[in-house]
Amino acid sequence: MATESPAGTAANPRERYRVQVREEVKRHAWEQIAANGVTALSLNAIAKEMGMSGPALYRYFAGRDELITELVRDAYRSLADTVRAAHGLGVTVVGLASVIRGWAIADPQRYLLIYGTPVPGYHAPDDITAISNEILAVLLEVCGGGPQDPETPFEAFLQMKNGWAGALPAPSPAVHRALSFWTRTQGVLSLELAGHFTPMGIDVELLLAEEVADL
Amino acid sequence: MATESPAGTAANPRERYRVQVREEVKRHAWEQIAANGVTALSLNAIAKEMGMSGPALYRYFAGRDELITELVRDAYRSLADTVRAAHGLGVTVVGLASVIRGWAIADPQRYLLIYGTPVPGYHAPDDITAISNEILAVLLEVCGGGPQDPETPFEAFLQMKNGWAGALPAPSPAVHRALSFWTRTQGVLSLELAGHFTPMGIDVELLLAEEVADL
DNA sequence: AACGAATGTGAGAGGGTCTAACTATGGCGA
DNA sequence: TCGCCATAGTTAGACCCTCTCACATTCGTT
Repeated sequence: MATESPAGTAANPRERYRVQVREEVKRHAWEQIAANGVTALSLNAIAKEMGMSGPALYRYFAGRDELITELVRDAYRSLADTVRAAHGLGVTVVGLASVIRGWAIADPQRYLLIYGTPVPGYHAPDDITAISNEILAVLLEVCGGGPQDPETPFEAFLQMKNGWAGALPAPSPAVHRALSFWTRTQGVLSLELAGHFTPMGIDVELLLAEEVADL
Repeated sequence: MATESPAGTAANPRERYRVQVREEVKRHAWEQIAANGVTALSLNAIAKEMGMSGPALYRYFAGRDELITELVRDAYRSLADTVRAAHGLGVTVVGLASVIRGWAIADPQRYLLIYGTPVPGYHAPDDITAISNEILAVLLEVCGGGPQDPETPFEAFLQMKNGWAGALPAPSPAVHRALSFWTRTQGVLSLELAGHFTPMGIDVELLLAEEVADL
């Protein structure tokens, strides 16, 4: 534990090797997760796959939890980038929902690592919640426009608590639409990825599209 | 492994003791799950809490997975009963959503055991999917009434695949409403229970009510 | 060339699942 | 009432896991 490089890439060949190994560890970790879920993630197994013996990995990650936190961070980062890119291309709400679904389906366990069952005590570090807010901000932009004043009890509630901690800086109807977009997308995806639609053979893309179309 | 009692309670005092122990194991299991999530569930720890040593529990459950399956079954059963009871009291969609939310909040990990992150390979036994369908059936009744003919592309899709395996026996608009109800409720709840709303301090009850109000 | 930090090692503590062989207990039929 | 034997419980142990510690090695830097 020494010269943590300040920001970008490091000059130190030591440090360079370090990030390379960390990256390879994460690759193996994602493979394990994709195959068998987070619970099956094993530092030991990764070490053996990489040809080193057990405790060596603890030079690179303080423990299993830190590795997982890192993976969560990367997953959020990936989703935020995906969402932002789609927004940059001027996509509609329906299009955005489809993009998010595509991202989720590409690696269900990656999605579930973020939005699946959380460990009761766990609190994500601040920089991760920041990425989450970044995603919400894009949603707010996509759902922007429309009326300024609250039109439903929930929007009145949002208006009322405006200025409080955690309040989103946007007109309450837009916030409402963004939240609805988010919850509806999550609802469809979490059920689809958990396989609850499989026996009914539903066209999930179509269902999702209609769920968010009128937002 | 002998006289599996045919249906109801058993006369065998042996068998009676057996179900009593199984029940106590499950109580401890739920406590552990509520406290630390499924991953922390440990047969060993339960055995020690019950004053017996490790492998004794394997007389009662073939393994950790069978215990979990049993817990999943009980959770589904509990939710199905709750939903059916609410329906029996003639509740509206908004009321039903509230009841489901109450059930989920009462024990978040119980909800997440059903609708949270699934293990990739896992397939629930048939009797469990049957309970799931039971819940869906109540939803279909609550969402019944209204038009008979499809009014959207998704409803046309549902109509088209009517008669196929897994098709719900109801007019497509009702099926659509039931599915929307289900996905929207899931969306709000999965985000709430994962703590994604906490930093914003949202009135989730109100949000959920408005999400399902127009179904 | 040699110092010293970073890296990798094996041993081992402590936890988990689960199997196998052995002992003790208590319900049931004779 | 007595004894059989299925059932319940035990310990030992194989094999995972996470993670710590003391030690050996490597390699960039001075």
